[in-house]
Amino acid sequence: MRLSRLLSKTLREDPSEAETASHRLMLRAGMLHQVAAGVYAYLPLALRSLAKIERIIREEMDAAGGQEVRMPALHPLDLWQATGRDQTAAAILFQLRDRRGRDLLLAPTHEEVVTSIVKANAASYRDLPLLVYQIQTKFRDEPRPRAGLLRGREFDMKDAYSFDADWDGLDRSYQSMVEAYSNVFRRCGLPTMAVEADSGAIGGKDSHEFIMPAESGEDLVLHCRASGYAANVERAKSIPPPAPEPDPLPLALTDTPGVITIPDLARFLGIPEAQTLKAVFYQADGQTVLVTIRGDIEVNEVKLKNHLRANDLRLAGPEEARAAGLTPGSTSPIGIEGVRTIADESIRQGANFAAGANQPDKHYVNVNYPRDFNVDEVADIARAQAGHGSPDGAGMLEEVRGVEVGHVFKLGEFYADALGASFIDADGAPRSIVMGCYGIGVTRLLAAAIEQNHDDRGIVFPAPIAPYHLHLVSLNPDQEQVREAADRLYDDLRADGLEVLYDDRQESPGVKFNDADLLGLPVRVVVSPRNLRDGVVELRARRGGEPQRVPASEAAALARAMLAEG
RNA sequence: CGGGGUGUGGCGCAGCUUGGAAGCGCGCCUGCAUGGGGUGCAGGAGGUCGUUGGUUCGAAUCCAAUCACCCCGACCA
Repeated sequence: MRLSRLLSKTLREDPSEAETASHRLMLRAGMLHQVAAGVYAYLPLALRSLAKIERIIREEMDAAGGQEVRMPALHPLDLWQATGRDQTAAAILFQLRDRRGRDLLLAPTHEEVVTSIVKANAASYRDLPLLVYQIQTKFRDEPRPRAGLLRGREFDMKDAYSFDADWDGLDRSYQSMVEAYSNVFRRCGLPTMAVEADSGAIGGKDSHEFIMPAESGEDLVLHCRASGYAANVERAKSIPPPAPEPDPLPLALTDTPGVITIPDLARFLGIPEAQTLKAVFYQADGQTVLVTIRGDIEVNEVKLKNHLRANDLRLAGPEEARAAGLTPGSTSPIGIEGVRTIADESIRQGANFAAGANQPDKHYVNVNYPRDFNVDEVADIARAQAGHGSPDGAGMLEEVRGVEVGHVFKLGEFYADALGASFIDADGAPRSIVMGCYGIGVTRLLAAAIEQNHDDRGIVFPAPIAPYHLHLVSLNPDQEQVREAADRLYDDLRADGLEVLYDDRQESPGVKFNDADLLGLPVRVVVSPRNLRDGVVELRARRGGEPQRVPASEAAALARAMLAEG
């Protein structure tokens, strides 16, 4: 492609609406055109990268036995009513109505449709297992689209669905997809980590996310180098540092004027925060819940929500707490009745804690569980954090930020049951199909790749997903011998099967070099009067390193060697 | 949904407080020079100032409503 003919132009200045690196660079490089909030046109350079990502995905899905289909984006609402997701997913559904008044939606995902397809085609255990996938546009009315392609309202996803006769089969399908995903990300040149993930309300038993480390990522992962344990913070277990364990002393009430926060309390009493207990109140589906946890640990609201099996969980306000008979600033479960009480497992260890006295300006000291109070339930509801021990005891946890580029789940029988997708087993009895689902955010992956691979000059594409292999630059193209040599090299490189973006514009060297750095193709090839005089062309890797000067006839071979290095 | 911010040529912005002929930089077009890291000089084209309504002799500027976009939070299979 000749740059002089390319649809898009580069921008010298950062667009004001973009803050995230990938968003900013994709706009500057002319890969994207924003049409509405979270809605983008993919311009030629972006589309070429996406096509390469999709190709790798297809090859790995096919290798894993997948069969590609294409399902509609437009769904009748009643299909979603069958699973109740018209309600549970209502917040993100784009809904519309046709001319006859029939309710439709733009699909955010395809479990219902794919299950109905399999229901119509798989009647016997002989038809299973099946792995069906598609690459298709999804629509989600996100509360807040952001960061360009990282969180859009219309985006491309590869979604795959496995259908097995039993849970052992699902385990095999799931494992096969985990391996396929690892292959996809490795082949794209994009290191990711598979981490344990929260599986959500209907998620079944196992779930993993594939996280690409990047500063701008929305996800937080707890990772142990020693054991390899890795989990999303929503799910991560941990061993907090132990609290002091002195001999138990008698419970005592003490004045703590003006002391409300845990840091204040610890300072006032001269004890570590790990020797305090804090109380947090939540509204769970309208019910007030009192949560007790060690003072130096935060509540993990996802764990709490799962434990409570609550649909809606939020912090209760001071008024709601008082209405339930609690004393904000000095609450504890000691002597509390009539409120559901949950405690984190951290209260089991340690002794002589300080805790609220349920009256203003007073706290208890030397609180010991279960001697001095009891709770309805004790569960793991702690937020793991850096510095905690790995749950396998192998070492310390670190926190890693990243972008979720893939997610796999064992769904189980939920959709099959809701939609009546059963099969006849070898004994002639009807059984529910056991299902898994597996997603890769294709457009998000492109953005994440740029988040992970850029410098202050621009994008640094991994070779496998770069829009073109080579960025051919001619300097002083108004000199006939330069133009002719560059044209010839352009033809020769392409004839050799290389993908070349040819900057044939009448621009100054600085402009051309800066654009080459911005676009970030893996190898830059320079044809200039100076090089011609020496009978060479110059190749340089975008990732860095010294330029290499070789005769034009050797350029293709050298380029291939450089591309192979990434 | 709560909080904050921004809408002025293709892009980035000033002008608005205190109403009185729409500006700057980049990009774009023409010409000349230049030619290894956003080159220089000269000339030129391009704007319903988001929209609607109001105040006023007069509105980019003041008032109201509304729409859009961005950021933080909530939310997020």
